[in-house]
Amino acid sequence: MQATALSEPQDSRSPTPTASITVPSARATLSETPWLGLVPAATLDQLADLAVLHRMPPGSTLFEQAETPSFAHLLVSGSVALLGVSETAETLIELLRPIDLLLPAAVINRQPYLARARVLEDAQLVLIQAEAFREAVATDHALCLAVLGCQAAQFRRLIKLAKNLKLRSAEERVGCYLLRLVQEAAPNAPVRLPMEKRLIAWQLGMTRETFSRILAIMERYGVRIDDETVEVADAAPLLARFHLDPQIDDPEPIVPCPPRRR
Amino acid sequence: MQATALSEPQDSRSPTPTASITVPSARATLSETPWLGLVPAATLDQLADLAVLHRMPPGSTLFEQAETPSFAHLLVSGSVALLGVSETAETLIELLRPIDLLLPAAVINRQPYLARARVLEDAQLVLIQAEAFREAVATDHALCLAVLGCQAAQFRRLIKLAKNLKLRSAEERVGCYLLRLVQEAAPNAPVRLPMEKRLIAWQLGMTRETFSRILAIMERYGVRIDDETVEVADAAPLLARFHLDPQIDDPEPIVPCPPRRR
DNA sequence: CGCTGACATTGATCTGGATCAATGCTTGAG
DNA sequence: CTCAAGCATTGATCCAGATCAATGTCAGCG
Repeated sequence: MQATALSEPQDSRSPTPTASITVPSARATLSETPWLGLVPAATLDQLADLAVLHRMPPGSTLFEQAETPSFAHLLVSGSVALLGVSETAETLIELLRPIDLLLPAAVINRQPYLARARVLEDAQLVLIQAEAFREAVATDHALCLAVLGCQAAQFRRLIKLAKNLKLRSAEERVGCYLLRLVQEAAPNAPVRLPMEKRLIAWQLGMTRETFSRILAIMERYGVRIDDETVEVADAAPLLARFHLDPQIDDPEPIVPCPPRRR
Repeated sequence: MQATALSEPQDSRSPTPTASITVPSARATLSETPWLGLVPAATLDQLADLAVLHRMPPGSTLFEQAETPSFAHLLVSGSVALLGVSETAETLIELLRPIDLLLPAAVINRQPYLARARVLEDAQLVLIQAEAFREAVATDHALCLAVLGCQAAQFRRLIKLAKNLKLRSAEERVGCYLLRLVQEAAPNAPVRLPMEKRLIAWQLGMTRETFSRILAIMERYGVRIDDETVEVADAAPLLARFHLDPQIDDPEPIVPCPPRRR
C-alpha cells in the first residue's frame, strides 16, 4: 500500500499514562489557554472539575478510529498525529500541536472518531469528560465561540494540508519546507532540521528514500543538507524555483471570535 | 500537472446572477433549514434582513481563493465544488450539497478563502452579509451551536474524502462508489449513474480515461455499465471484492447540538 | 443534412514516486 | 568492546495512474 506506515518501534506500549498527576493542575492549564481567554472562570472551573491531566509517551495511542469519544482531549504539550486507518494501511490526516483539541467534531456531534490519535512527541493532555464538555459548550456561549474558532482553524489546516499534497510534487513540497525553515530562522543563524528525517518525510507525504534523494537534488538549488544542518550557500536559486503560497504555507492560528453583548 | 483540471466549457460566464429575486424569500429559506431549527425566529429575521437570494448557473464562480469573504453563502439547492487553486492546477477540495454553508471557517475567522467556489449544478444561495453573520453568531448562542454543528460535519466530510483518496486505489474507489449506488437503490430497481461520467471520475479523483477503463474491468465483478445504466448480474462478487467502510462511506449529516437551559 | 464540439472508449506510452535490496553509520545495551 | 537495531543513503526495479493520441458516437445547429 502506498500510504504511510510509520510504525513506532521504540515505544509502542499501550495507553499507560506515565502520570496522572495534577501538578500543573488541569484548571491552571485551561486558564493558560489563550483561545479560552474569553470563557468565564466559572465554566472553566466546571470543566476542570471533571478533567484530569495525563502524560503519554511517544508511540502511545490516545484513541482508536471508530471509537466513540468519552473525553475531549486538549493537547497541552508535545504533539499528536491523527491517522486514517484501513485494514491495510495508515495515512496521516493531521498533525496537532499545542494548544489544541483533538477532533472536537467527533466529541461535539457524539460521533465515532474518524481517525486514530497517536502521540508523536511526549504529550501532556487535559482529558475532559465528553458529556460534560458538550454540556458546557451547549450552556456557555463564550466557550461555544472558542470551540468554533478552534474548529475553524483545524478545518483550514486540513485544507492547507490537502492542497500541499495534491497541488505540489514531492520535490516542491521539500523545497517549500526548506524555504520555510530558512525564512523562519534568524538571518545568518544556522538552520537545522527540527526532527528526524524519516519523520519529516512522513509529514511531507513521501517515503524516506524519496526524501533522501530529493535532499540530494537540492544541492542544485544552493542548499546542502549535512546530517542535521542545512547549509544555504545562496538562497536565490531556491527562491527562484520554489514559491511559498500563503494559502498553503502560512500557519493557521486559532483566533477566538469575540462575543458581543447585546 | 496531476491535479484535476475540469474546465467547464459549456457555461463559464462570470458571476452574473441569473436572478436576485425573493420569490422563495431568504427568510422562508432560513426557516426551512433543518439545522437552523433551534435558532430563535428573531435571529433569523435579523439575518434575513441583510440577506439576498441568488441563483447562479453551472460554471459560475461564487468566490475566488484568497478573497476575503463579504458574505456567508448558504447553499439552498444545486451543488457547489470547492477547488484548491495553484498557478498551474486545480484540485477538488470538497463537494457541497444543500443545505450547507460554504467555508464558514473563513467567514467566521475573517480570513481569506482557501479555495475557489464553482457552481456545479444550478445553485440557489442565500447570501448573508459576512459582518452581520459573524455578529449574529457572536450574539446568539443557538446559532453559534448550529454553525458549530455544520462546521463539524464539514470537517468530518473532509476527513472522509481524504481517507477515500489516500487509503484506496482508483479501482477500489470506483468499486465502492458503485456498491453504494447499488445499495442505495431500491432492490431490483434499475440503477443509473447520477451524472456524467467525467464528473464522477473527477469526484473520485481520477481522469476519465482511468475511470472508463476501470468500469470495463468491473465486468469481472458482475457489473456491466451500459451507457448510463448499471446492470448488476450478481452483487456477490462486488461485495466480496469491495468493502464499504462506514468511516469513509457513510454520509455525514449536519446534526445540530441542542442547547441546554441552565 | 452535414458540421462541429463535447463526451466516451481504447490503445500506447510515460513517469513520479513506491518498493525492494544492499551497504555504511550511529547509538545504546550487555 | 562488540553486537544489534534503527536510521540514512544509493541503486535497481516496478507500477498505478496520468498523459497523449486516435476513433466512435451523439446532440445541437446553421
